[in-house]
Amino acid sequence: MPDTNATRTRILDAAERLFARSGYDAVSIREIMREADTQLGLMSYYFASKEALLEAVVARRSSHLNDRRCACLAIIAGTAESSIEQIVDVLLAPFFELVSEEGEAWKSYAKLNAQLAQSPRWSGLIKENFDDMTTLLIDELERIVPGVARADILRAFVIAIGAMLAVLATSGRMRSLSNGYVLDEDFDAIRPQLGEFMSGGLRQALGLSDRNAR
Amino acid sequence: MPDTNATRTRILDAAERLFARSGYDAVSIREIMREADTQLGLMSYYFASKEALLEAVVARRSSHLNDRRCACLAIIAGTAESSIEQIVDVLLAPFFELVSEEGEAWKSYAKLNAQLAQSPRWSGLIKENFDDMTTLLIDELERIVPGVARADILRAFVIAIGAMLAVLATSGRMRSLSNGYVLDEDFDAIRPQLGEFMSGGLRQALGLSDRNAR
DNA sequence: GTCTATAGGCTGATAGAC
DNA sequence: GTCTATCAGCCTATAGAC
Repeated sequence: MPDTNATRTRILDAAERLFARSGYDAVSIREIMREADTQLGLMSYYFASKEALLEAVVARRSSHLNDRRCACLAIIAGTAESSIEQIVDVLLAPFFELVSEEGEAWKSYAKLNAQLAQSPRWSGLIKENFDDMTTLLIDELERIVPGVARADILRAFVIAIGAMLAVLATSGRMRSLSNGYVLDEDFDAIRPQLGEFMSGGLRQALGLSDRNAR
Repeated sequence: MPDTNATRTRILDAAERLFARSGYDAVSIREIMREADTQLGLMSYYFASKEALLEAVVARRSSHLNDRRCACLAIIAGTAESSIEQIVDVLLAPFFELVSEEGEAWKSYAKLNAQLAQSPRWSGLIKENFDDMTTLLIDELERIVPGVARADILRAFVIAIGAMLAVLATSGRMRSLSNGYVLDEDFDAIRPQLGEFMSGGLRQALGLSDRNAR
């Protein structure tokens, strides 16, 4: 039973929301505590520092997401039915389910991770929380695409993750380019295209020109 | 003859380098002026504010890059030889040429843009500098992929740009996942995979399953 | 666990000498 | 154009009352 403490949870929620919206450096502890409706000093009581607060925000949800993804992977891993589409879906399905179930919080969490994953400054934090899961997926991809160099598989998969994170970042670029008609936050419309894009991109980057190739 | 003033240019170079490395908010004007080997007060003399300095950094190179991309697009636009691969190459070729010609500065510039393009906070700045060029590319893509809804083309293309920007961000994720063997900065190795990924992703996201389809 | 007060330092921006 | 000095405000983090 994590986070039985209501104040601590409110601080984590507020930090997640504000870090996602404006970025780690642009948000002050004061703003976070105001959003959490608490006193400034309580940040140090629950978390040692602003950076430790960020780490707690990321860690809070990563294990749950990784558990769901591992469960998805376990169904296909090592079987003859495994495919590029299904490996992509191990990344996408659990996340989009959580967005439908619990809504805005997971959107903020994803948006924050998209920012952190882009900068070498936080690569240690991202590594700790996601590299185990990602390595399992790359292993499975390597299994079903024999004969392709590990380095090429790794590069292609990191590009695929980058495409996913670019969507989760909801930058406003779609809105801008469409004069307001296409919304970056409309995950229901974007998700199928993202899945197709990641699968098609991986297949071609790995030199599997036939759509029906595993 | 832009930037005949040496000090102004040094400030722009320093800001570009530091903003790219650490992010806009994490860099102080003092650090930039120290890196530029000048005095603090000169920032206000040449640029009105820190934000205006950022805008100047982006604008300095965007017109040159857009000119090169427009020249590439002009060769194929409206012709029967136009293809998804070539449209992707309009994005990639000019940039990677500039990296080979002038090296680190364009890498920093790209890394900075990758950060700015991810946040709604800077969507106005990105729009001003890149939306005209991007719209031309989407128009050409729409021409060679008839029957696909504009909104779907736009979404797919923004995802493709996201994949490109994720590479240009050089997050360190490849290095981390490979225990140091695959380097995010090794553009020579990544570029062909990125091109294949973007083309294959676009083709599948747009529902063109046949590789030889235009 | 909660709240107030404050330390010590850095921030963006400006005024004015040269 | 360059440089120094400085303002007013905000920052993270902590100490200590309750």
